[in-house]
Amino acid sequence: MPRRLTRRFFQRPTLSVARDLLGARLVRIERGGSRTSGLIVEAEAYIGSDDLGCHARAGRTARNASMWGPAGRAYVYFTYGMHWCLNVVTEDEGFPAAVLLRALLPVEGQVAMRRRRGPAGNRDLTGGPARLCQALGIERGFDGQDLCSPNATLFLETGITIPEPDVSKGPRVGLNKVPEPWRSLPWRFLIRPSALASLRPAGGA
DNA sequence: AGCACGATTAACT
DNA sequence: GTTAATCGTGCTC
Repeated sequence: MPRRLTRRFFQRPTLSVARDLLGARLVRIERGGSRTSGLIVEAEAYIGSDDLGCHARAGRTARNASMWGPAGRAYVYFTYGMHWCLNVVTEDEGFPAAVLLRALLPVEGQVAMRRRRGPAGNRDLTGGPARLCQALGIERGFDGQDLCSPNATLFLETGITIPEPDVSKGPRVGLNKVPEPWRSLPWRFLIRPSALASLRPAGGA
């Protein structure tokens, strides 16, 4: 039986949270109660204002304020004039850190995902931080929401356990203008493609 | 008030 | 491989 991930899960070192989120399930419950969900297969850690790849590098602003909040909240930001991306806030309140969810394996609600993704969804439904947000209908209203609240409509559940050999790590994506060492730190976590290929989600579609 | 840019994506050569 | 799309945000004037 799946369990909700608790605030205690998120209030830990961000690298541990990012790694442990692999295989967990992101769930959105819509009005009417239908579920849309997917297993997390890729995530990245952004840790503190010293991390020059992190939005918190320039200090607290209206946009990134959620990163300073308590663990287990959503940090949803808008970028490139059209895309939304979802993070889960980590560590202690007052320290800006979060995990960016970069890709899901669809499990439930694929019809709703396709409807929201449109024609391009046939190529890739939930692979990419903005694609997964579009598929689940996540945008500005979710910023700051508590994902650990009992009545949350967006939350995380236990899914499958990914053994260490099936976890691959590498530099975070899209930080081309970020100086070293932050640009190359291995703070991106993914389920190895070979392991992913054998995953047929047991959770029903 | 104006401006450069972005933790991206889709479409194209 | 390249590049346009598109606009909120944070910074400068």
